[in-house]
Amino acid sequence: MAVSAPVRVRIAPSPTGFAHLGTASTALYNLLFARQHHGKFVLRIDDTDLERNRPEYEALIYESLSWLGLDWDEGPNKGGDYSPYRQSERVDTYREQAARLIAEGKAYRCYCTPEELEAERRQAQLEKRPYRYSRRCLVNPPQGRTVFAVRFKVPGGEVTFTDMVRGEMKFDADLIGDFIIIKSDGYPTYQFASPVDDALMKITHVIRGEEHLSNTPYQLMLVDALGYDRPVAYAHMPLILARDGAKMSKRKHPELNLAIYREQGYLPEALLNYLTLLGWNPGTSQEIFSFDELVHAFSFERVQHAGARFDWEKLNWIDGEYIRNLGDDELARRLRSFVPQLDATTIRRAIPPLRTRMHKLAQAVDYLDYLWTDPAPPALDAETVGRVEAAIDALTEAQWEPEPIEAALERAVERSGVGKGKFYTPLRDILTGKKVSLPIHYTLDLLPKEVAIERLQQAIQRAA
RNA sequence: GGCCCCGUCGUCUAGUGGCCUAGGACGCAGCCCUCUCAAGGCUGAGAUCGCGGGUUCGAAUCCCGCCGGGGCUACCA
Repeated sequence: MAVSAPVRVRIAPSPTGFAHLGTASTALYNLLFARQHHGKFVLRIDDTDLERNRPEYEALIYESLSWLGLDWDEGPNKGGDYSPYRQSERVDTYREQAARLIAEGKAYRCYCTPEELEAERRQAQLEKRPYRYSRRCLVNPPQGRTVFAVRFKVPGGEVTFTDMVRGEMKFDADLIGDFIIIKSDGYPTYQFASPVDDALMKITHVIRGEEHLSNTPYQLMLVDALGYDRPVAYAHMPLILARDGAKMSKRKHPELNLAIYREQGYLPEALLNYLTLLGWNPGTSQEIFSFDELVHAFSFERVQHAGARFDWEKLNWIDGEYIRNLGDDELARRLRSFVPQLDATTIRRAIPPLRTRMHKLAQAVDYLDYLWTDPAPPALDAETVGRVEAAIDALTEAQWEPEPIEAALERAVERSGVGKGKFYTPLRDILTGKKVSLPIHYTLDLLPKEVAIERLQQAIQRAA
């Protein structure tokens, strides 16, 4: 029996903007597959676009993936047997490979200017014929020019490959024109660098977004021309669409930016859970999965073929489920950075009533900010003043814990002759300045006793 | 324009010829619980399976055409 090569997968994000959702999603599927097969997950930085690359964007990629717990085994900042992992540091390799192709007559220098190419394209459009590069520089290159790009001489024919989600794929390469593999600035195009690195880094399975499906024949022809082994298989994952079904854009769709999930207090494991469900389903009714469960359950056969729309509501529900399932200490720990004004004990005491009321951690602020800001005292009528006084009396005697506070308040409510609603609403208003709060006894308990009573008394004085 | 992928409740989806009077989840509505808001429990509305033709005793499921959406077609990745 043939021993198959160890599984090696990779993601290759470009540091040309904030880290985005698609990168997280692709990384997740790659990691799942790698763990499933006890393989390696490689992070390669695709920084061949000199114009748009920024080191800070690269840092953002590391940060976001780390936050999500999508850890890579090899990468620019981690090293590995196939270093370097930054394409900008591998340009010599690409140039050598391109030179080899030229020497073998499989690629050629192209001296056409962008304007000339644009003219060719327009002409083709005018004649309503599909555009393919004219091969002018192959047949009859212009003389006396020095600036050139390198074009791959597309052999044409039929290109077939296996896609783990879509099955056997077939493309007609006669429709593909000679494309550029080395830009005139000496840097490789994505179409070239990607398959070269995949081959050199011994990547066995290429798992990426569906936008790359049509790119696959380009890259396969290159792999063949270079004499490398093809990857065992590809998997093209459905795209994550915006709510309106369109492709997400940076301007219109904040959910594209991974940073906002951290800022708003979504749990990374919940986001991953949601992302997995977006385009895949286990075939059972299970919806909440630990990462290990995902590793066991995931399969490309059950991946959806159509793009899926991003839905905040479902994410919120899943995140709420995760929050509700967190232990007290763990929730308190994660809450800390969202309510830096509060000490650990207060946060800990707020957990029981707070837990079921959040679908993301940042919402803790809405419930707790009355603890560090004094609300404006509301206007009270005479009747209400009487009830607030009764509340103060009851509270002064009470032991400062939620249960005794509740009991004392309930006795006062009974004596007042009105319902809890009528009795508690003004208290809530005075204490928090809001219509919505944690249950009144918790609202009181979280405040130091003197402060709580002080706020109530001041409200009465203000009314007098 | 050409090539490729896709099309089931608002959304994510189950479904591979009869078990489908199309199931689940989120969301939505109502009720219960209840000091507010959640959480939780119960109930409900919601898809003639993009459209039109076939094939078949029988189609969401197979075939053809059309329409719609998306991707690629860059010296972006």
